Amino acid sequence: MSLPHAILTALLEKPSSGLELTRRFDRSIGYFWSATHQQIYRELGRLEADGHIRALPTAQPARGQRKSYEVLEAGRAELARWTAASQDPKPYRDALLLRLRAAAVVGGTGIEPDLRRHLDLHQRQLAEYEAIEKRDFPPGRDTPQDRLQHLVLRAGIDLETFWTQWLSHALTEFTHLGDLADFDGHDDPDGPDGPDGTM
Amino acid sequence: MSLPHAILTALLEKPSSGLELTRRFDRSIGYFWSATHQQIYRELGRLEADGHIRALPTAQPARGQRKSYEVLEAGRAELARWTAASQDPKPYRDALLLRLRAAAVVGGTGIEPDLRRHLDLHQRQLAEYEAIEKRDFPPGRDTPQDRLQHLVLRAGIDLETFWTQWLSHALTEFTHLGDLADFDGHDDPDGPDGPDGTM
DNA sequence: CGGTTCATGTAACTAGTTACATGATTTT
DNA sequence: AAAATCATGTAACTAGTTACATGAACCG
Repeated sequence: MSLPHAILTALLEKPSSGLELTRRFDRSIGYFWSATHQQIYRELGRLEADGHIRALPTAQPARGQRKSYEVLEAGRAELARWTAASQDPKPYRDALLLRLRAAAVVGGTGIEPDLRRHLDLHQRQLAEYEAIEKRDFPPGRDTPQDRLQHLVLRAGIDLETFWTQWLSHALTEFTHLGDLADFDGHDDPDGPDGPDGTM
Repeated sequence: MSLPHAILTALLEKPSSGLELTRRFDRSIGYFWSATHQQIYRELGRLEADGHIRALPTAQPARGQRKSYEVLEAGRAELARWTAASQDPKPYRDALLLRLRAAAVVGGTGIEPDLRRHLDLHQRQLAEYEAIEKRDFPPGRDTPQDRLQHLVLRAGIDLETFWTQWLSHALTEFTHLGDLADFDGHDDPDGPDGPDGTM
């Protein structure tokens, strides 16, 4: 149940309408908790029904009219509770690693273009994060809020750095593999009871 | 749609029953595509209906009787197709980073114990991966299959390394923050229109 | 023979995704 | 005034999670 809390955080930082939230999710919060506008509108409805947020009274609510929300005290309390509560990390899922493992079994040169594409995407994301760091976190400012937000951004930067490095390494491995003959994974020299191991 | 392909990969490596698959997901494939036994049984049913796998004829199918599956040619073809097909990375979601950002807004010392707990979990996972590397990938063996599987394992190791380092860094930040007075995020000295920035 | 574990499954629910609908505003 | 785009929303679907059910085997 993280989406409502992501929205509460965003609204505390700045009261917004559904569309503004959607845009902010695209370029800020969404970097580590993405959401589509459909999810956001649905969740705004629930948060309002629960008394965690309310529409700012200034704008009248009509279809096609923008409606801004602010967080109520109950919403802030709920967010603080959730932030401090212990949570297990959710099970990890990564399709690209899975595909690579599948490639080891059915033969793998086909992924190479997609590895290249992913490398490019991660490089762009890394560049974006670094630009944000340069712009929003100059050496001077040093409030606790700044420190925490910077910490989060550092996680993003380090993660993207990891992926670009790993993907580069994977691609060089692939060019080496290209040299080796008989790489289609079909004729298993070990037979069906080969070294399955654990990983 | 990755789960069926994760199962096909596992079954190609070694034909298994539902429970065996569940166990293997717990300690191998599940490291990067986790699944519960309920998901696995449901998916085995679908894969069989689609003609991608079949139950080994040896064991009779009765409730409480173990039933092993093997991959049919159609299943292998589907897996090869999926492996080579281009796929967009799925939107990233990380509750811990979100909570840290929330902590910057509502006040944050409450997360610290959970950061410690996560650090411990990641350290254990890292140790497990390193043990697997030592056991399954000694310097000698060097088939393309080995290379690919090792590459996947390296991703796991490097990811866990990143998390342990980042969490350690985050925790030292927190002890520094403890020194600073008035860290509850409630009294925003910038007012509601402070430096929202982009991140 | 009564309780625990093994093995397979069902049912209900929750979160996220995809496709589409509709009124308001702005542009040509 | 027609077309495009803005802003909010609905509906249907898919994947993943949680809770529970049931027969078989095994253990004291």
